[in-house]
Amino acid sequence: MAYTYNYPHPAVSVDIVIFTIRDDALSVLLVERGLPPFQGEWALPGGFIRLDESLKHAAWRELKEETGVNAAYLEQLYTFGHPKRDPRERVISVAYFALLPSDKLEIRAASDARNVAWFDTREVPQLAFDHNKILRKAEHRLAAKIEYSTIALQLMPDRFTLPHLQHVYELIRGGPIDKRNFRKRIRALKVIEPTGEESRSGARRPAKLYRLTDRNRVDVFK
Amino acid sequence: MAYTYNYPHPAVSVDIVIFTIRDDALSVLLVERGLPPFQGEWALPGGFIRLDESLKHAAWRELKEETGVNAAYLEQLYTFGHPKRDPRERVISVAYFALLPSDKLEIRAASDARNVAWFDTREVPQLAFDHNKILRKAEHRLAAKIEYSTIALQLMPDRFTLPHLQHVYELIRGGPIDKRNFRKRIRALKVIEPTGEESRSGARRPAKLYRLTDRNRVDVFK
DNA sequence: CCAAAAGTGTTCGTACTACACCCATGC
DNA sequence: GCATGGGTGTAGTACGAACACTTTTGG
Repeated sequence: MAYTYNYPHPAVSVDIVIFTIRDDALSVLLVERGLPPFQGEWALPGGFIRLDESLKHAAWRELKEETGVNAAYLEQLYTFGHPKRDPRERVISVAYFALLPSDKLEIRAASDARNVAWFDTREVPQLAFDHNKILRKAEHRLAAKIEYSTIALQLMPDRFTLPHLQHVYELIRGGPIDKRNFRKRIRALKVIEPTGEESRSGARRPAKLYRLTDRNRVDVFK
Repeated sequence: MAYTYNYPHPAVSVDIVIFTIRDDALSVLLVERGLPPFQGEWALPGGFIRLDESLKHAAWRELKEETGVNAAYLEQLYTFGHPKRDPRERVISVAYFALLPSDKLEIRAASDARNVAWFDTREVPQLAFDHNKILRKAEHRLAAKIEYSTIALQLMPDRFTLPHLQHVYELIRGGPIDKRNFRKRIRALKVIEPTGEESRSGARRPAKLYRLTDRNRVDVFK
């Protein structure tokens, strides 16, 4: 089947940077390409949009295809359109970034034969297309937004401890945070509440467990 | 001439929200549509991308076509892709926003027979497509960014006074600012310098003139 | 009782807010 | 000399940064 237009059209794809916290590292989901171009190289999950779906819908679809997850934080990142970014034809990529809670990610990738894997963001190899550039932009956006929003809480499992949350902040910011200042700041946000339970793990004092007061709420301040 | 693809492609356009300060108002450049759809209605300047140019290049091209200007602040705003936003076919619009210094805008629109006009942002009529939505997003971006960057200086002419600059800030924020606090803050940015001249205009004390230390520099803080 | 991590307050400096009067000009 | 807008400093407050010890647990 062929589609014909009076003037040239680019292809439009959606690529997603899916972050989660895994094994003590901020991680991103990558897929190994099974076909040229860049066959055998790792790339961000993505695909071409359908003409009857919104961009966000396309992003959700890709997210679900790769992870099985249908609840996550999702926001448009940037649109990449360098004429030569895809060697086949002109492809404009609308990039999204998603945050997945770390307890929702075992469900991943019954999809197909391709390799799908989480990579520590500090150990990402060279990627297909301009995907390293997209990933860099997503990391910057995340690092910036963690400073003036409650976005980082979208990476947390249903119940978590404050030391765990602090660790997530430290991973994203790339540096240590003072414990007392951190706890003061988080408490002032009034977006988490104690569950009354404790996390008992090994030879040390148990930490109190918290949950989000509203799982889907993301506040932006300033 | 026809262009044929194996799977359907959307059209991709670039629309620009061009802001300037004019007649005591934050203003946006609009063009009257000469052809359907939305014939006779006002719209943001824009057009379809060429397959051999980058998105930013397309934005520059549109900017120059409408204003004759080739130096301005230009940044990607957001990509709008609702399937029904254009009644003709699927059109995905990559929106940019631009800031034009108020002394560079007499050069505008020798372009063609269409009407082109600056509108006070508070008096914008109903626009074609989803352009009111795009405009709203651009206004929000500008209002947000003025708080944590030196972006507003991109709207200033080569030489300007501090009361003038304050007025621009007040227009964008939509509220009054304390004069002494404002001046203190601007001075702390260290991005303007006195020219030594004065602006002599009418029956009052002349104001000192300033210029940007670096016309093209935009700082983002925090 | 020891190791290891959880938990908890106060002080200091900085940045933002509020606020009122004199100055230079044209008419 | 008066009307109009230009120009200047200080005091109070709120927010983020630095910083050390006690508590609880398992082994």
